[in-house]
Amino acid sequence: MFTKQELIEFCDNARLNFVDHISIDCVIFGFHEGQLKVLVLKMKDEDAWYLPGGFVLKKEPIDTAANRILKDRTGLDKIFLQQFHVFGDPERSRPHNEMYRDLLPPEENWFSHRFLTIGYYALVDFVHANPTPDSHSEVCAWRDLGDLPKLELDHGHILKTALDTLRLQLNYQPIGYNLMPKEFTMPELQKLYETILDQKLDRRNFQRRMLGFGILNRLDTPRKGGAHKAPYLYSFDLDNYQKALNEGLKGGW
Amino acid sequence: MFTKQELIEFCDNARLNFVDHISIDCVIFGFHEGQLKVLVLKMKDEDAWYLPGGFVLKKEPIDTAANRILKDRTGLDKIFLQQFHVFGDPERSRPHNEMYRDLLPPEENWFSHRFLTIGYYALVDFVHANPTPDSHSEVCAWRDLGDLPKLELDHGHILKTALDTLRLQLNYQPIGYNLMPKEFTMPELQKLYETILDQKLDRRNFQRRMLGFGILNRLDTPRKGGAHKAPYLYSFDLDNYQKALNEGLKGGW
DNA sequence: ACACCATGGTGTATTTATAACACAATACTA
DNA sequence: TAGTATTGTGTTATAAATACACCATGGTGT
Repeated sequence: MFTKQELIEFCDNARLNFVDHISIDCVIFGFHEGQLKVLVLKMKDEDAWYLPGGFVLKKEPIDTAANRILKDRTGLDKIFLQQFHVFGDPERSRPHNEMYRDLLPPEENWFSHRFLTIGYYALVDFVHANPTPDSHSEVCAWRDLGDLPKLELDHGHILKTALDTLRLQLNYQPIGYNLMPKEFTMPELQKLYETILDQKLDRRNFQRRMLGFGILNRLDTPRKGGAHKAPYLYSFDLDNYQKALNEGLKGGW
Repeated sequence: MFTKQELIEFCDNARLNFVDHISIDCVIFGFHEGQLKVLVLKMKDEDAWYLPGGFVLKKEPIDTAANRILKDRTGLDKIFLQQFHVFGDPERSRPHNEMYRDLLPPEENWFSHRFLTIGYYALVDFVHANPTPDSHSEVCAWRDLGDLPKLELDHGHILKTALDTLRLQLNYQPIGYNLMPKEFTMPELQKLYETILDQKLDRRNFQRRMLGFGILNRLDTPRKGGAHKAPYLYSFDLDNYQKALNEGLKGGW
């Protein structure tokens, strides 16, 4: 919560630097120990959880703004990041709009403005991400998809829409490059797909299909150390991966 | 072009009623005589063509705003209309931003503001649409996709993105209900698909596949009058069509 | 009246993709 | 050294997509 003085400073700063009425919210997916994770923030002194978000600088392209937010929250750059929907219900942020209504008149009160938010989703490398709270938050943390806190505003809806979009994209886009470590085994990659789709897949058919896309390189050295048979390691063939991103994986008609 | 007085009135009105920094542009597709058409507007006294667009009222959901714009330009309501992308480059509307810079200071000049535009695309019934110019325009007309005027700003890019999206959607969504007349023949429907995809399709495979979706009803009376063999008429089965819209047509995995 | 032709309806092999299932190889454990 | 969980590599059955051939109809030109 802001004091009046803090609120005034925040609003002055926001009015000066940001495009009014527009915000960005990011659904940042990571993958670790067989679990799909999402980055969420907890407000200071409140039991209120949010998706990472922010505003667009006056001369900043929106994709750049989304990247900036992603980098601020994770330290990561040059990541798969994709706009997926604009949420523009006038009531979507009513609790925020009314939050400080007694402290400042609506004109000067950034919070009382209507905001449309552009939803972006990102797929990032869990291990290299360094979750960092923003100035309003005291916690920035990964949470399992199945163990999410209730999210404020329409952020639950935004998350669900992102997940639906991700599942759809899976059908005609390669994913995984940003979610997996550089080298990984086929079963590990399969686990990612199973987790995103929330569905078991057949080992052998998965492998055949995946290799059929031609975006994987099998490495010479199998993974050692673990119990059981040593699995082969794979890495993504970046050229073909990029090509598949642009051209799609199969497509009907 | 506005006179100074007109500009002031326009800006006062806009500031009062619309959400600043947000616009909507619609790519309205129609289909007639085997041609995919797009609705475009020509500015008064200028050889400048645009997509139909507008702004969002302060308390209006964005989908409602898009529908309002669609209705104003075509008279049609309850139409397939879908948000597909936000265009948020700060330079995207520079020519507009600079247009009236000598008449009004930037603060008061709506045109000098940066606008992000939300792209919507619609599929409408060509025959029942009644193209109607807005107050800045003198022409509102259908143009063949292959015979488009050069569009101002980034509207060419918006159109292309809409078309790409439409082609992609074709793979997992039924289309045609809003683009075809109530009753149509299979070859006519095929022509629609061929036009959108810009690609010949096999008659027999198209028919099998289409019927396989279970969204068509074959009517009892074949079309008469034309030369050659009388083709059957079909109509969409609205229940199944709606279901297919919600659930998708096939989907991988 | 008749062959002709453009168009529409229907059917059938061929190929390809998806799905279902079985067995051998490995590396640790007991 | 047998047991077990895991990985690798098939093979077969089914369904879908593709390619192609033939007949039917209603007009045209002679």
